[in-house]
Amino acid sequence: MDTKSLIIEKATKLFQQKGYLGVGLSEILKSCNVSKGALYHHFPNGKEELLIVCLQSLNEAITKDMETIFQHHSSTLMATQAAIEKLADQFDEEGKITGYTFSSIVSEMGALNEAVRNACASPFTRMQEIYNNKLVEDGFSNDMAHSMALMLTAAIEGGILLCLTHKTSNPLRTISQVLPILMKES
Amino acid sequence: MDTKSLIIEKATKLFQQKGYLGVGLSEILKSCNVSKGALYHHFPNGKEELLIVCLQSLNEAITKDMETIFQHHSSTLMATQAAIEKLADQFDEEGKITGYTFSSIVSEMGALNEAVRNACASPFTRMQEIYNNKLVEDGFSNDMAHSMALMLTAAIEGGILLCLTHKTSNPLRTISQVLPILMKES
DNA sequence: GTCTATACGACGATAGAC
DNA sequence: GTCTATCGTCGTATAGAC
Repeated sequence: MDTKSLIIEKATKLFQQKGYLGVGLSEILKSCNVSKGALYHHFPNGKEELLIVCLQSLNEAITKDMETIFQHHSSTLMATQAAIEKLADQFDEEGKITGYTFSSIVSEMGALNEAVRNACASPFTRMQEIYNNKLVEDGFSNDMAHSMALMLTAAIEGGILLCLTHKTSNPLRTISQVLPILMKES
Repeated sequence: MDTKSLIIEKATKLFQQKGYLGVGLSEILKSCNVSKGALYHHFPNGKEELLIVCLQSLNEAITKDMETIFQHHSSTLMATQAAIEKLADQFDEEGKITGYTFSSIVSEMGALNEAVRNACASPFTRMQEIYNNKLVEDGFSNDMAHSMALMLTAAIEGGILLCLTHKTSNPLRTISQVLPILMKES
């Protein structure tokens, strides 16, 4: 793999785990065995440019993964539960969550700028679209699908936060169990 | 007001808005018109001790506020919707959310330590208890109440995240509209 | 109890050799 | 394209005067 891709890959995971401000360039570089010179060659605008590229890369990876999951399950409910289970399992095994989440970055946003905010917004929007389309397939009205897609996005992000806080995957698993109520035909 | 309380008050809001790492001691001090000497007199263990005290203070403030709201509304649904509306209104007026949330701090947690994690966990737990008790009053089973209390906590924290990302209070308001489905008698 | 001055390290970023 | 060496700034924390 080329140096640039390696930096993006390692930096993305570190940003997700520790947040933008929580990771120093030196830590990223060390994890790649690369020097500052190389990093600034590929990302002339430094750390912020790297972050934005990482968010875009994350955007594509998540979209791809979610689309695959949603193609292989017949309903939104089952697909969402599969996605949540994947997150919860990862948390149990690795003690961290790197899939489907930018929370650590977004929540620092008050200290960051507009370009970063936009880079965070787009993956959230795409996830919601995936939920939305599947919910319409399920037979929900457009309005209803829109509202529920947002609710799902919020609940999962919030659930991740609770998992991190309480150091257990239970919150995500409980949310998964509650979903049938939300998606029951009204 | 005494110096110590002033520091706690100002620091709490700054931590909520910009995250722990996003706020420097100098910024806190400047907003209080106080000097480093004073801060280290009241908080000998520095920034981390200050953060933990802020989290505890936030814990009490939020619990008090939520309990009041929940006493003045007849059902969990109405109380929760009132609480969400309060958050959304604040966001429209001030462009920031300082109530009921520690997300900015929690999400940096990968870069922080155990003492901080515990200080974050307790307010989440207390909020869930408030939901839980009211849901049992509403007639839900203990199991159901527990699950739904967690879902509410997660959805609201996630909703706040989405509001910050998209710079609009719509996500929280949409979640509020969806709640009746969740709380419908089954 | 509050102040100023300062120590010391980590940070992001740059310069120039190879 | 990658390296090392270095700069300037800002971070937290401390020392000592008042």
